[in-house]
Amino acid sequence: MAIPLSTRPPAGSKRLDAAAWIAAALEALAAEGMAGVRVERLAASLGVTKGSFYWHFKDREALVAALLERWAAGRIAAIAEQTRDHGTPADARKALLALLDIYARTPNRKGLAVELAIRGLAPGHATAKRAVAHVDAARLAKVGALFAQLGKTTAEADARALLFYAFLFGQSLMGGGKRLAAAKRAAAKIVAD
Amino acid sequence: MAIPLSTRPPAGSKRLDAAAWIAAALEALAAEGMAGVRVERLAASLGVTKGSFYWHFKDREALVAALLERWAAGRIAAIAEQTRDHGTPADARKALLALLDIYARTPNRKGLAVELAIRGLAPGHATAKRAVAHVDAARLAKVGALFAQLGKTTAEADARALLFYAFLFGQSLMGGGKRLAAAKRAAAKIVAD
DNA sequence: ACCTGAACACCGTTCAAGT
DNA sequence: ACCTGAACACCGTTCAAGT
Repeated sequence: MAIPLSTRPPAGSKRLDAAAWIAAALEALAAEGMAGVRVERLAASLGVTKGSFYWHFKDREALVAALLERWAAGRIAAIAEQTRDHGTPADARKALLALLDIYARTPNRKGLAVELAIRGLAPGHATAKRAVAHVDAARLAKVGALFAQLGKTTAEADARALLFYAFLFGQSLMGGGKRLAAAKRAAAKIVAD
Repeated sequence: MAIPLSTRPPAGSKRLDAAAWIAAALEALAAEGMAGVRVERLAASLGVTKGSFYWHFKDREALVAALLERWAAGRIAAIAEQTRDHGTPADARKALLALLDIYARTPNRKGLAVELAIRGLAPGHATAKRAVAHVDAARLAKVGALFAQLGKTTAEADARALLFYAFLFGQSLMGGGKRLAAAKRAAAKIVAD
C-alpha cells in the first residue's frame, strides 16, 4: 500500500498546527470563559511545552484573534445553512420557526457559552467587537430576507428581524431554557400576521 | 467646632474598607472586564500593597462575589425606582416607553459593560448566575406589573414582559446605539395593543 | 484594626539550542 | 519546521511582623 508523503502528521504525532491550538482554545473558552484560555494550560493539554506556542502565534492575543475569526466564520456559515431553501412564504415561515426552536431551546450549552463569552468581551475588545458585528450583520440579513419573503416591506422586515434576533439573544442571556411558555407566546407575536 | 470621633477615616487616609475595594473592582470591571479585576492592580490604584487586600477578603473570588451582590442590589433598586408611580394605564404606558429609552439608547456605557461582563460570566460561574437570576426576576416582575396595569391577562403580561426585556438586552448585545430606526419600530410593536 | 514585606506558585513571553 | 529548557516579569496567596 502506498503511504502518502508529506501530508498531515499521523494521529499519534505531537507535531501541532495553529488549528490544533485554536480548537483547544475554543474548548477552554466554552468551559471556563476567556480567562480559561491560558497558554500554559493549553500546552499541557496538548502535550507540549508552552514555549512551542510561540512558534504558531505571536502571543496570547493573536490566538484569541484567530479564535474570534474562526468563530465568526462558523456562525456565518451556520446561519446561511439554517436559512436556505425558502422559495415560498410557507418555507420562510417554517425556517423562522425552526430558528426559534434552535436558539430558544439552546440544546447546545457549549455554543451558547462561547457566544456569551465573546459578546461579554466585545465592549472592551476591538477584535471581538468586529467579529460580533460581522455575525450580527449576517444573521440580520438572512432573517430579514425571510420576513421579506413573507411579504413585509423592507423597513418592516428589518424591524422584525431585529426583534426576532434580539429576543432570541436576550432570552439566552436570561437563562435560556426557563420561562418556556412565555417565550413561545412572545415568539409567536414576532412571526405572526 | 466639634470634630466627630471614631467615624469614617478622613479623605486623605490610606485606611480602607471592603467597600473601597469593591468600588475599585467595579471600575476595573467596567473598563477591562472581569480579567481586569486583579488584586495587585487594585492595590496599586488604591495606594496600598496587595497583601492588605487579604485583610478585607478571603481571596479574589470573595471580592468578585461581593461585587456581584452589590451589582444585583443596585440593579434591583434601579428597576424599582424606574417603575414606581404608575397608578393609571397612561402612567404605565409612559413608564414602559421611558424604560425603552433608558435601555435602548444606552447612554451609560459603563453600566452596560458591567452588565454584559457579568452575564458573559454567568454560564460558568454559579455566583454570577444567581445574581443574574435575581436581577432578571425583579425586572420581569416589575415590567410584567406594568403590562398588567394596561389590562393584559397574567399570561399575556408575562409574555410581553419577557419580550420587552429580552429585546432590550439582545439589542444591547448587538451594539446598542446602532440600528435605532429598526429598534424603535420593533419596540413599538411590543408595547402596542 | 489595618497594613507592610518577603516568600512561593502560576502564567505570559523571549530566546538560544535542539531535532 | 516545530519543539525544549531556562530565564524573567507579573500576579494570587500566605503569613509573620509592624503600627
